[in-house]
Amino acid sequence: MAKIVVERADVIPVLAEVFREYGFEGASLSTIGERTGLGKGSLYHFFPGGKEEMAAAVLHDIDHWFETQVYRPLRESDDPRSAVDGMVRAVTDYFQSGKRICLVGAFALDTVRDRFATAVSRYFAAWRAALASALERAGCAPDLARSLAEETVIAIQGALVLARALDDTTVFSRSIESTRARLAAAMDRAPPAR
Amino acid sequence: MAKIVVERADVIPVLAEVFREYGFEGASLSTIGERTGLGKGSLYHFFPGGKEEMAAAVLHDIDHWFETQVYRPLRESDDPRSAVDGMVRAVTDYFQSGKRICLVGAFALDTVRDRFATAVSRYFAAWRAALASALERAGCAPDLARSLAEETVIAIQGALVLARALDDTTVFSRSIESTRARLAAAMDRAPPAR
DNA sequence: TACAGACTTTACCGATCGGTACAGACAAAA
DNA sequence: TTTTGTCTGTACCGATCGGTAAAGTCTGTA
Repeated sequence: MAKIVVERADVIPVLAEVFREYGFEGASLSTIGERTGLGKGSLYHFFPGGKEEMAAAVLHDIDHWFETQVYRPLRESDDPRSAVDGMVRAVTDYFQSGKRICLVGAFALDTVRDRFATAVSRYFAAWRAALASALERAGCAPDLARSLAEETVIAIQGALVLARALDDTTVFSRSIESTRARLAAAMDRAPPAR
Repeated sequence: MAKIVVERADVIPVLAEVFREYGFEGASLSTIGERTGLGKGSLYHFFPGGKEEMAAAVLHDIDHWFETQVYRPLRESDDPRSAVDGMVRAVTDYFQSGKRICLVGAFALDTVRDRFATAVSRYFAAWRAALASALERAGCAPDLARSLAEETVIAIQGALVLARALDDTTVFSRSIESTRARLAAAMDRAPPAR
């Protein structure tokens, strides 16, 4: 096994940024080559399936990040209230208060949704389910927990769209804060014990 | 003046659908040609500026539709409460309960946002302002009206993303209904007279 | 009937697309 | 030193991209 200077894993975050900037179709192999510093030979060595495999790897990477940093804490934390707070912090940080796009959301509105339908669907379904789980464990009724979770994910995605459309990060900040307050209030209203 | 069988105006809705389906970059001239039934020559006769002019025309058309069907009633109706209801109905119908994408929102998440920045920004800013105006005339305090309006636009855009990601129109229906209820409740709570 | 202008058809352009093939560079193992 | 397998640079492929040019068709007007 040769010592590898640039690993496949190192390339994925760069690919993610390129896809975020240009979209799937818009991210040409030459652009990808420039940004990663890798020629076509190397790229096809790491990703024999071409762009499709690159995008799949990026989606898997994103899914993994959210799973460990957001979903799992929401589902398993002993303190669901602080897990919700943690989600708000993680998401604000991840999306850089709206400067950064949600690649999965962008894919959902694009033609490529069909090609990556399961990954896209899985991402949002897992998010919604994990948040609902935390809210329920914090004392919310199951129905309320479900609808609050769905509306929260909707608000985050919508805020990303609007923040970018208006080129105004304060839109995202306001939205995430009012969402946070709304979740906190719902948990305050809920029976304290589990 | 020659009798025109196919007018420029007839082409624009078709262009809108093509852009919605394939995105700006993804909508090739050959696809556009097939769907409109027009050859390149005709397309460039109607839109000398090429794809860019086509997209601009589509955006202008969308803007005009929302201006007359949504924004103006919200701003000028004598009965702001029913104007808000009208908006909910118009939007649900326009987006076909989430089956149809918001082209402007999709553009906002795409590279083309830079090219059509003013049109994209204008669309959302006008929507937010018109809704805030209606809410304020319905008795809401200016600050509340503004934040409610912003959160409503965010919810609609987010619901479109999520509905398409999960391929589930009930997501949109639930979201628009809870948004409608929220707006109605806020106006109920407000002082009745203007 | 003849002309004019609106519209279409067709051929073509250079550029770039995603992808392939393959020879060579390089380092670890023998 | 030789071998082996990983990684890379480069040349190349056919297809398609957006866009241009110009000849040809149609139609209303005079």
